[in-house]
Amino acid sequence: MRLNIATWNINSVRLRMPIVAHFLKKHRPDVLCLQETKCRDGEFPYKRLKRLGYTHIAINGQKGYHGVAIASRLPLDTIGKRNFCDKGDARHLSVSVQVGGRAIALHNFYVPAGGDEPDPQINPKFAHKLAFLDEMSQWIAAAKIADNPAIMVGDLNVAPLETDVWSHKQLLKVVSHTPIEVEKLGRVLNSGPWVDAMRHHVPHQEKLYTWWSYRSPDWAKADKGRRLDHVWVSGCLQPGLGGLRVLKEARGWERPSDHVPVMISLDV
DNA sequence: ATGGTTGCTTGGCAA
Repeated sequence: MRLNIATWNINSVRLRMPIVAHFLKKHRPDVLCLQETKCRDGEFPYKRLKRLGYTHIAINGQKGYHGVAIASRLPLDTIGKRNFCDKGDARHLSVSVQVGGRAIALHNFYVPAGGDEPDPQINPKFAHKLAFLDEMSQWIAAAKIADNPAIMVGDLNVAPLETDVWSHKQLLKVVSHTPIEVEKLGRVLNSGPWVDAMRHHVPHQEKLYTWWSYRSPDWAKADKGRRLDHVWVSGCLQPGLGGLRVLKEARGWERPSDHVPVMISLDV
């Protein structure tokens, strides 16, 4: 059985429901993980998603900020919503997906962006980001999450490789690509036998982006992107890794998110 | 060095 999973930072799910529907009709992933839904659970567009065939829905919403959700054509059971850093932010949601008589854990994350100043002493948002990444690695290791069939996706807000940004040198002091963040994300990757599924398909020498700023008048021409969105699978799922698609064209859709969908397929 | 855009809301903050 082949499982297709998509992850997309949607930057307001209500505003962007037309392009979410377009994406689902065209690509039909089995499961769609969303970040930055920016609405309360009661305001989430359940009905539209159910009509599109995504009848199994799990949400961790919040008014105006953050918010993660998982919409699926396959049965889901919610596992949890971890309250990272005791902040009460809706930044994590985990479910168990029933596929081919097997249960696979799926974790959906929205890591704090971290503000502009890459100094935790003077920027509390950056300190929060670093603490969040530390808690991720400690918790994932302690709970041995990657020792069982597991997938983690989301906007991790860190571009770890030199080829994950348009200019390694020019972004060394820009939040998302600073050495401390890259090191801490590396520790999360080492919190278990994880495989970076996107880089499993695309050589490290090759540029790969999932986000282009709104502040660029011609994002496609400038192409100053970053790979902020990630898909990792536990080692036991690696043999099943199939295709990868980063839907760059979605950045050019009407009223786009600044992130594009990332899709992977997996034989389970 | 700075400003550039967008969303949630209607005054700034967050990204």
